Formats: sequence, C-alpha cells, structure tokens
Amino acid sequence: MVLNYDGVVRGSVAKQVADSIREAIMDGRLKMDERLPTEEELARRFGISRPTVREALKRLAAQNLIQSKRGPSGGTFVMRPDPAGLSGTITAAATLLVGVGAFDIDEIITARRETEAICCRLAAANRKEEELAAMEAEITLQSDSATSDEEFCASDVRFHRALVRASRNGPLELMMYTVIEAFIPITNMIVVRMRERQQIVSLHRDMLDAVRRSDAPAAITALERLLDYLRAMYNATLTARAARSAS
Amino acid sequence: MVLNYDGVVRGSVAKQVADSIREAIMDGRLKMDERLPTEEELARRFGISRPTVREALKRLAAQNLIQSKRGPSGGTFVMRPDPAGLSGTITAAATLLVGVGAFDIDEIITARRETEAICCRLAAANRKEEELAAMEAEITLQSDSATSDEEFCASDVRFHRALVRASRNGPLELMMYTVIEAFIPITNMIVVRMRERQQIVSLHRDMLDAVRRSDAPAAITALERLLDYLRAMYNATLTARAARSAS
DNA sequence: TTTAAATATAGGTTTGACAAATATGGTTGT
DNA sequence: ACAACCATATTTGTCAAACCTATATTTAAA
Repeated sequence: MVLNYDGVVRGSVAKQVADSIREAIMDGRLKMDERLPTEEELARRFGISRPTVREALKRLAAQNLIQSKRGPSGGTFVMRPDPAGLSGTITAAATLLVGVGAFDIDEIITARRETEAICCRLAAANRKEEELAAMEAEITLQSDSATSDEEFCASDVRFHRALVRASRNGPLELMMYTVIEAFIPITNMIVVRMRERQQIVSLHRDMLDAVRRSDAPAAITALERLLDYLRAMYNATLTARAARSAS
Repeated sequence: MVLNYDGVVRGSVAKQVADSIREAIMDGRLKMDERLPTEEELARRFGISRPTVREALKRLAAQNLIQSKRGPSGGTFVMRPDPAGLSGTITAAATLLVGVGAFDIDEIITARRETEAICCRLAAANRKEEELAAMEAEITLQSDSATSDEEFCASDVRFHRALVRASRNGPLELMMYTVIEAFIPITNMIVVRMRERQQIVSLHRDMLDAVRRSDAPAAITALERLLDYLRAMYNATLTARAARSAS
C-alpha cells in the first residue's frame, strides 16, 4: 500500500503514484528530458504492479508531462513543457465550457476586446518583420475567394496568433491560448456562414497596417470595429434563426 | 486494430480510444453526467482488452473529463466541466514553464500589469458587495502580523482572485487562472522574504478602495505601484544575493 | 567500409483472475 | 406492516504472467 506524507491513503494507488511523479517533476527532482526508470523498475520501487504503473504514466502523458518511446533507447521521458503543448488541453476544456453554455457571447466579446487590445498595444511596440509577414500571408489567404470556410477560420486563428506573438511576451502568449484557440473559433462559427468575409479581411488589414506603423490606437480601433461587426453578425444570425423557426 | 476516419493508425490503441471518447464528449454525443458503458462493454465494442480501455479512461480522467465510481450503480460518468477544475491543470503547466525559466520577471510583470489592469477596470464597473467583502477580509488577514508568510502568500492569491471575480466576466476569469495561480506566486516567492508586507497591504487597500468607489484609474495606479514595488524588491533581492555569493 | 541481419531492450497489449466498494433486494426480527 | 440488517450482484481497482512490436545496438557478411 502506497502512503502519502500523512500516512493516509488518498485516492487510488495509480493516482497516488501519478501525483508522486508529478511532484518530482514539478519541484525539479526530475529534470527535463530525463529518463525515468523502466515501468518494471517503477513497479518494483513503488511496490505495485506494472499495469498500475502504466495507468499512472498514462495520466501524466495525458497532461503532456511525459512521453514514452519503445526500444532499447526508449523509455519514459520528462517532456520539456511548451506553451504550444498546453494549447490542446486549454482548448479542449474551454471549448467544453463554451459548448455547455457556461459563457454568453457578450462576455466573450468583452474578454476578446480587452485582452486583444493589450496584444495590439504591445505588438505595435515590439513587432518584428517576422510576425508582420505572417499576418500579411494570412490576409492574402483570406482575400482569396477560393479559400474554403474552414480554411478561412483556421487562417483567422493564425492571424490572431501571429498578432499575439508580435507582442513578444511569453506569459501573455500563454494566457492568450485560451482566447485564441477556443473563443475565436466560437465567435466565428456562427458568423462565417454569412459570407461577409471581405469586411473581416478589410479590418484585419487595418489592424496589420496600424501595427506595422506602430500606431496602437488605430490598431485597437480596428479591433473594436471587428468585434462590433462580429457581434452584429451574431445578433443578425440569431434573429434570422428565430424568424426561421417561427415560420 | 482500431482505425481512424482516414483508415490510418495514429498513436497507440489506448490513445485512439481516448481521442474517440473525447470527441464524443466534445461534440455532444455524450451528455454531461451521462454514464458510459462498463469497461467490459467498451472493450467489447472497440475490440480491445479491458486494461487498454482503462488506460484510455485514465487519460480522460486526468483531464477531468470523466470520473469513475465503483459498485452496482457505479461506472464511468462524464464530468460537468468547471473553470475551477481547469485551475489545477493550467497551474501545473504554467508553474512548470516558469520553473524551467521560460519567462523572465519583466515579461511576467508586464503581463500582470496589462491583464490585471483590465480586471481593475471591469471590477470598478461591475463589482458587487460580495467580492468587496472578500477582498476586505483578505486585507484584514494580511494586516495581521501573526499571519505566516505562507498564509500571506495564499491570501495574496485569494485577494487577486476576488478582484478577477469582481470583473464578472467568465472567459476573462478562465484566462486569469494562469496569472493568478502561477505568476502571482512566482512573483511573490522572492519578495515576501523581505518582510515588507505593510507596503503591499497598503497598496492592496488602495486598490480595494478605488474599486469600491468605481474609480478605475485610481485602481490601476495602485496596481502599477504594487507591481513597480514588487519589481524593485525583486531586483534588490537579486543584488543582495549576488553580493552574498561574491563574499 | 558499408550494408544488412540478428539481438537485446524497452514499451504495448492481452488473458485471466481476484479484491474492494457499494447499491439493491431479500430476509429476519420486532 | 415496518425497519434494521445482511447477502449478493455489479462494477471498478489491482495484480500476475505472458506475448507482441518497435527500435537501437551489435555483429556478421558482402
């Protein structure tokens, strides 16, 4: 039986082992890219069976904390944490929250307006040619009428991602994954069907130009016009939908 | 062999099954609080063994998507997603990133300044008595010299959490978990030792008073003074540490 | 020297069984 | 008739032993 520091059993054995290893990673006893003992060895040390060890490892793998490879030079390795790796986790959770109706569109629009305004301001100050080029490329793609709706959505996300990157602030980039990966698609999902992509592209261009000439207020103005537009389209879609269901 | 929609095998079987169930949850085929088939039944349906099913379920459990109970009325249930449940995941990942030195203190301070300014502004507009009382209680606790350093830190986190809650914006609250649970402790870790808690409490009080009278600019001013102070203390700590190691 | 095959080592999967927890339902005593 | 209690069925949790599969290293042959 595995005991924690209190000598009290908390949760299943697999959970205890997972927590134990997680702690070791978090407080640095296990370094990045370090190789853990083999599953057999872990089972022996913890005094549990190999399947239980595997359950524990799977929990950690689901959190992107470890990764396993087969073969002689294989084994279980501590993952180097990367903001991008978090993207999936945060996106899944936020999407679920949105899907269950935890947030309404006004809240989301407000959050986007405030947080993306920060990005505009910092991007205007710190942007490099690299991110400007990335944003330019997305605008070009979005301008092409041959671009499908799915591609347009994906490009929209990449455009805003580049804007965040242009702010050159790691912690902010981490936080913005939530809004980028979850809230932007949610906002767009209802809008894109209206086929008013030209307007969106035009506002994207205004934002990019403003950021390029380091004109933060203009960038924020364009952002707010974009969000106002999206919100209006959302309401229009709702109205249309209501009228359709009433008929 | 389990195949995905492309007919191509991607990752281990357990991973495929986990992804399959996750998708079912995310696009609503599995409702909240719904009971999944038993592990045996799942194994039969997917054509795999029960331990493999269990590995898949553990991955999902690690993401707080499902929960299992034993007994006749037990089984595996789809969890209702809650923002608080995400806290742990985001915190762990962000703490890891900070711990590995992915961010420097200036980036963190900048991110805090910008994002918490938003909270100040929205809180000044939307705050209710409930959150004001919560912040007041934390200030009282922080003023008590009998409060230990650990308690002071925890109280500091709760104070800022209440500030975020006062903004009354769910999506923003979700995003702010990162800064609240990971960045604030990191910022404080080095500072609290200097025992200059009075100054911090005083600035907390300025923030609370400004929010109470809906004076957003004053709240933001107090916030910026707080962060300037923390940054100065951080630099002083570094200098002291350098001098000590040089001696 | 280069290439190809054998081998050892690690995780991945299966089978089968038993343990532990717990709601259900029947039994017994009042 | 009703309530307390216990047996049981169901479901997850854990274990054990074996085999499969992928892969780096080593070895042998061209």
